[in-house]
Amino acid sequence: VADEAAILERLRSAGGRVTGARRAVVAALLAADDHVTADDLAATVQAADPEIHLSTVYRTLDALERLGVVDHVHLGHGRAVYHLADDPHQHLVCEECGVVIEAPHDLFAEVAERVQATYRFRLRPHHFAVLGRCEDCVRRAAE
Amino acid sequence: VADEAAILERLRSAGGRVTGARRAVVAALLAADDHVTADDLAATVQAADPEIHLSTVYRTLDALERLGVVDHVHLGHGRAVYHLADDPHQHLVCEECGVVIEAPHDLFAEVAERVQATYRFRLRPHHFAVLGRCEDCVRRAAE
DNA sequence: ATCTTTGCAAACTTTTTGCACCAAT
DNA sequence: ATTGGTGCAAAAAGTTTGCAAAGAT
Repeated sequence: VADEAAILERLRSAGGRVTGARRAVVAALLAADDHVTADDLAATVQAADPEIHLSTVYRTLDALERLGVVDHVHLGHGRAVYHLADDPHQHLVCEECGVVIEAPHDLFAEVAERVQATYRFRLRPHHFAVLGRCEDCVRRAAE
Repeated sequence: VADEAAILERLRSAGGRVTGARRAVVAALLAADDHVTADDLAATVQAADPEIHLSTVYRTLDALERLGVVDHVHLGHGRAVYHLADDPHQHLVCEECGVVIEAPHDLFAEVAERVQATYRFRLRPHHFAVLGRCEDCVRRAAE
């Protein structure tokens, strides 16, 4: 799904309209590395067209999310980041410095099974980042 | 630490003052079962004294947290819950219906070790709840 | 022509903060 | 007398929404 034309077509065939704003958001999303906030995307699209409003970015992301094209993950207090849905992965976020480490999506497969068996609860750890401390911050705190 | 007088004494010996508002918040905290929001606590204390302001509840919880008496956990979008620090545990929260399941604090010990070895990242999963779906909601979705 | 999307401003939710007044030690 | 706490109202931060105008099909 990592192709602008295909994504736009998908919007269209779901009864949606393909507008300049949506084109710009999709392009920005494909160009960006992972972990972009709605604000980041707005800044990118506004560099070309300052008329495009932040709320339009949110609404476009919302539409793309309903189509299964993107996912969003909450990294901690407040800020959420968006990424293409075709590459599921985990996010480890340092509570101290905010650095984001990507890990394979099956990192929690083992615990997930255990939790399923014990608590009859299906873990879906990808929608919220897993918090902790990176090595640097652990070391800094130890001094 | 699960004793009102002891907690108040701890506030005092840290140079703090013991006020009516603080007494009320501590009492409400001890009386409540787990998973109370600041709002819940405010409602409880305001039943006795409507003058006590929500911001005072927040500031009191903040003071207690700095003393290590309480912890707060983010259950999902926005809402945080407070509980006494002497009983650390994990929270499994259903994204669908919001139900909260408590699990032992060492539930993630195994993954934590693996993550530490592989990513040099120290997991601290207790400050944010782990999200997923409870059995009922999984079943309901499957229909 | 129709139905969707847009810009804007305003609402929203939860928590924090500046300030002048008040109270515990 | 100090220092710290309080009520209030207002500010945050991030996201959503109501509306009338503009646009895609």
